Amino acid sequence: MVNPPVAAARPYHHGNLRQALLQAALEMAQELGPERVSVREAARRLGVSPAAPFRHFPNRRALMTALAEEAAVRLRVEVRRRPGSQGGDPLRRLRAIGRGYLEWAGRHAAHFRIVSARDEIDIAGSAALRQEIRGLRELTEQALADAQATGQVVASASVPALALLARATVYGLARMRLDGHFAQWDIEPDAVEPAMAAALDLLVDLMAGGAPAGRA
Amino acid sequence: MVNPPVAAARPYHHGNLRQALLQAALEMAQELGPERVSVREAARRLGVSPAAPFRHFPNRRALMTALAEEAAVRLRVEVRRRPGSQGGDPLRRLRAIGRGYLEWAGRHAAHFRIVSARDEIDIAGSAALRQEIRGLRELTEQALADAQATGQVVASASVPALALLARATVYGLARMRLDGHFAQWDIEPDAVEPAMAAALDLLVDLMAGGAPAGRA
DNA sequence: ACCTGAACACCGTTCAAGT
DNA sequence: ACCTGAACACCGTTCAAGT
Repeated sequence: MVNPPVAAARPYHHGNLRQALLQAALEMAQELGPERVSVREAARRLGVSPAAPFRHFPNRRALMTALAEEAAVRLRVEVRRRPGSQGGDPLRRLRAIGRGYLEWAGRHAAHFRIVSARDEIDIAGSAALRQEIRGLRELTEQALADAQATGQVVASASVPALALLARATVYGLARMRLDGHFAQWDIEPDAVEPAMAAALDLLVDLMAGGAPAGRA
Repeated sequence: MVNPPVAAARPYHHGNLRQALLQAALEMAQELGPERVSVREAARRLGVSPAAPFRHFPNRRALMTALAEEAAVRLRVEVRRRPGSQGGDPLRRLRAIGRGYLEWAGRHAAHFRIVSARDEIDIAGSAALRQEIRGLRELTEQALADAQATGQVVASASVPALALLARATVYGLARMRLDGHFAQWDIEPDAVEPAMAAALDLLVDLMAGGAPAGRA
């Protein structure tokens, strides 16, 4: 007579449709790319009517933006978790942040594509998303400020200017891979990750004053 | 009895439908963004049947790729035309190439979005497109090689490594603007162009060995 | 050689109605 | 509170048939 003790017995029909939709959308993004995620198809996969998703998201864009917010949180967590990113030698911290970003973007290509798919999501309308972008920026600026204080980075440029350059480089590398540009750079698939890491190291070396700085 | 002397009298119905489709698609991309370009709507605007475009392009993606090829040619022409990009002081050449790229991307946002919309186009399948990307790369590498030869750029890194870093930076800056990231950098709209130029100058300065190099 | 008309299998979104 | 069923106005693409 009692209900079965296990909560969340029935999968979707009711239950957490919102979360199930996010997961189905992520799976479709992984299979077909974010631009091919279809609300109708997600509903179909979950066995609900085509109209059901619109009880949880006002439109397709809102669904994709929610997915991007999840992805951004994971990216930040991944970067923060990376050894060396939280303290210690500022140059090492700088490299750790950049590599953490690049590796995450490579390992979770679907998530990264969603986060940076401005056509599919609503960055301006998502406080959470703006917050994540800003968080990474602050982490970078702190490392640069510390590095300038210890004389490890040239003082001829301001911290915001250096941070913007670093951000553009990392974002540019990640997007080049995403957008399939590396084939035009005579870089074999296996050599892409090392080439990106080398470009990042080169930037840090240049910021440190030219010659290769000691790497931890 | 003779045909009217002016060629291309009738606008589209027959005539150059292919070219007309490209133009209509570009206009739609400017109005709504590349992802909202619709083959059907383009046909409608030109007064032809929904099936007509498929005589000229095998599918929507091929239309968008053809548009991207046009855009890439214009980008290269613009960069080559830029004063200082063709010879003379190598560092000045480097800056001219980068600025030419960034300014074109800003001034022709729709075209740039199409060129870099990997979801919409087929880079791998377009020799023309790959060719344009490569052309800009070679221009950059030549400038860097010359700069190393005259001792204006540090010798501690290889030309391809330096070129990749430069490319990632410029592409990253252009995409950050496109993807609406600058709002998270506390940069007012009016200050975006100068900030991008400053980031580029900073990179060149760092490549030149740290201190601000003399700028022509 | 180029285009039309009609069709097919999809979309996102709305809305009255059901539980 | 959450979901269904049916509808609306769209898509890209195919294909026989027309000129």
